Amino acid sequence: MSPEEKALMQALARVINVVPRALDADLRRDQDLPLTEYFALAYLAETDGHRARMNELAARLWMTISGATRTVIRLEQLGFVARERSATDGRGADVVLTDKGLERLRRAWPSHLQSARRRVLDHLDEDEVRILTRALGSIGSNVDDAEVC
Amino acid sequence: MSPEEKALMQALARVINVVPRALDADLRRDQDLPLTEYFALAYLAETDGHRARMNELAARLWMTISGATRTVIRLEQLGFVARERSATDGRGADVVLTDKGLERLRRAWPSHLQSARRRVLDHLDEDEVRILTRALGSIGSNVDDAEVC
DNA sequence: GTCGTGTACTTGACTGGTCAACCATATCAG
DNA sequence: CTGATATGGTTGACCAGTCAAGTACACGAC
Repeated sequence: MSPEEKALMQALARVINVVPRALDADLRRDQDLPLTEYFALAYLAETDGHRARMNELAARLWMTISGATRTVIRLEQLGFVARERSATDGRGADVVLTDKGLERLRRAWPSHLQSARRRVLDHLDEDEVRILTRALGSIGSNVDDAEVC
Repeated sequence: MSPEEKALMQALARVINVVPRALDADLRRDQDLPLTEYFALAYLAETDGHRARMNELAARLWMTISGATRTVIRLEQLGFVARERSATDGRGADVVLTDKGLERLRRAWPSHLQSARRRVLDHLDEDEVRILTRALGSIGSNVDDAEVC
């Protein structure tokens, strides 16, 4: 492995370790909300009817279905989501964002946005954003799907 | 947040979730060695005298000292490292790579190298490596140190 | 010297996830 | 229709880490 490649792997390792912790720590400190739960709420808020199946949610969170179950249980206990039996498939469950959950997300959103700027986006110019997106996208895509999840 | 920025954050999130799992899964499958333990051995192999203090090792693994303690205990049970009381500071412990540990690392190394190529480096050309290294480096550096660790 | 404070590490309790076994329902072959 | 198999989700057992309290030693003030 060339020195350049080694430097890249180290920089990548640092980002992989440091960025998610920083984003999570920011959000917990400012909003008392773990990043995983924030992402779950954020995903539901984007969907039609503010509702999703467990497997979609799990995929979106890069988690196993059982991990998603645990997360949803926590959110349910907080009153931020409700679970309903799927109307179209009796085995499945729909997770539905409650008003309280939406409210919670609205309150947390500016804080996460600021955190993302400070921790990531502010360090990059426009060209870098473009190139990084492409490069990270191609790394991410050739790894994913059935092999990892 | 602009669409470009949002796309970047998503690409980054994917890489952050997917790359370390893929590298870990590869190494466990091929070598039956968790990535964390591999990194610990690899770091020790680079040091003078194949020896480091717990706090150095913890920092290198982006872990708390207590996390490092657990890792070292596992490696010790496998016979890959030994712990000695530090000669210069009676509170501290030196972690020393054993011959068996070095051997284990040598056997695992080609496998990890191949995995890193396949999962990351192969997807990037020379320019991208350069730009990514710089960009990830600046993201990583402005986040680190005392605030997260 | 010894006392107080600081530092290096370990340990018990906990957290947030995984994996594998399981239950309930769906779907398909006959 | 019925039985066999596949799928969606939950659950118990576990795992790899964190955090906070504790232990042992170091070091500076006196």
